[in-house]
Amino acid sequence: MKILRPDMQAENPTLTEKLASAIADGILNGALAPGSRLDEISLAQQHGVSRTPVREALRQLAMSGLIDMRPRKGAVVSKATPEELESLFVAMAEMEATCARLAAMSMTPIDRRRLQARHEAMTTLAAAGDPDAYSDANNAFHSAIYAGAHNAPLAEFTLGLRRRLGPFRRAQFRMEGRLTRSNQEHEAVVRAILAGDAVAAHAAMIHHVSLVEDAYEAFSAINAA
Amino acid sequence: MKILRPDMQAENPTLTEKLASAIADGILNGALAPGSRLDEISLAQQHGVSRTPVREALRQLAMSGLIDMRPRKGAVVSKATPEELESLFVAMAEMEATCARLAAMSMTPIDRRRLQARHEAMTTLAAAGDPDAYSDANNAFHSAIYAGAHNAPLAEFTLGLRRRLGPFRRAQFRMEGRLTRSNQEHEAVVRAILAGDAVAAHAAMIHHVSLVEDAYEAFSAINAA
DNA sequence: ACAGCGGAAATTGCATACAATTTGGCGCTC
DNA sequence: GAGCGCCAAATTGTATGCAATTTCCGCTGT
Repeated sequence: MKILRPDMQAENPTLTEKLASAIADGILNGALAPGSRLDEISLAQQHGVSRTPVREALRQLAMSGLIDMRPRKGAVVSKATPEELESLFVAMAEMEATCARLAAMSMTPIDRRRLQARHEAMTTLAAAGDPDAYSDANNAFHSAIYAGAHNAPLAEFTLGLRRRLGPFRRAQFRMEGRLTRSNQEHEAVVRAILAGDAVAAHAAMIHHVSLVEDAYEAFSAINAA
Repeated sequence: MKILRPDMQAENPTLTEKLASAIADGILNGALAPGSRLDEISLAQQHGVSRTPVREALRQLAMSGLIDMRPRKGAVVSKATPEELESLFVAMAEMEATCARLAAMSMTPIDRRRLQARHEAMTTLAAAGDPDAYSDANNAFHSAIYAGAHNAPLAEFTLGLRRRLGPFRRAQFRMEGRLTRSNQEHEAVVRAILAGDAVAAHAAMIHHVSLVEDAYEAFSAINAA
């Protein structure tokens, strides 16, 4: 998974960047739980390097929001309070909607055709009821919309939000009926984008992503019980 | 000016963070022109420190988008191509509009009252025709709207975009008539937010910020001639 | 004159060493 | 027994040194 700004993980990655990717992966995988302390020496020993590249990697991750650093207090995996999580979900909904809005206005005919093809493939997956395959296709679907906005800063930020929320969304498609429900919502989004209807695309996407949040809340409530 | 993520520039700044602020200031002031090479040794000597904190500061700034780093090739001040600049202006318009939308929905009565007071004060400044005072008040006005969205991630990102575009917007209020024009647009934004009309707030803000871009283009065209 | 080609200088990447600050525990006092 | 201060260990912050890569300059050959 792409973790860093595109221009920073070229084909010739430095130790710092490989470390940043590795640590980010650990966080997104759940191997490093939110709140975990990120000890520089331990990380350095684990990866067989010195503290210098570890520190630089941590600094990058801190700016991306994945970890929190406080001077002389060390770094910890960002632990979102329920309020912060709520903010992140709202932010993501707004950003997804904004991207959908721009996509409706600026997608090329080819972009639109591809989006439609992607959506149709997902309809099949939803009917087959394969959560993992659907989840992967879902990521690609949303990424296609970010790209269709033709605006690098917005796409990058939105993708970052999606990544940060990944750990909290992982299991949503295992909820009963969520798959076909999600697919129906996508239908509305795709229709609006293909029609070039910016307002409808915005509204449909906000609706869709807000329901993702609801699904998360319902899911975590069940798991807590 | 606040440059870093809030939790990273505590009251006990490390050298790295002071450097990041200093370098960022230099860029935003224009002391470091876009495209300038940021030599680690020179920066270290200038600030009387070693290369280590310089490198860490550069990494932070790279993630913020203010500079570009390529492995083993060093860092340069981000030079936005005209296309990238256009993307940034569009992104900023969308983000400002999104914040305005959320502000219309979630500002408290106190927030609204303060926003109105700010706007009325700016009307006076516009009438007086003081570009510098108006520019400062304008920053505060927009920041108040970000804050009113009550969403830290969005507010932070929007502020970041505003900062990155600062160098290109600095002189806009010296354009003939831009001051009162800006104030009129603010009027529409404020009215929509106070009325809690999310759609109108979004539209009014997009309109306002898009005109800022137009003003910049007109201004730079004049200066190029 | 110009393209291609060493090779030295400059610059970045990483490791190690040291300084400064925080943290945890120990004994002491009340 | 609870709270407070103090010292030691752990951890972060910064400096310095060395290795690796890039850059730039002069050279050669056609």
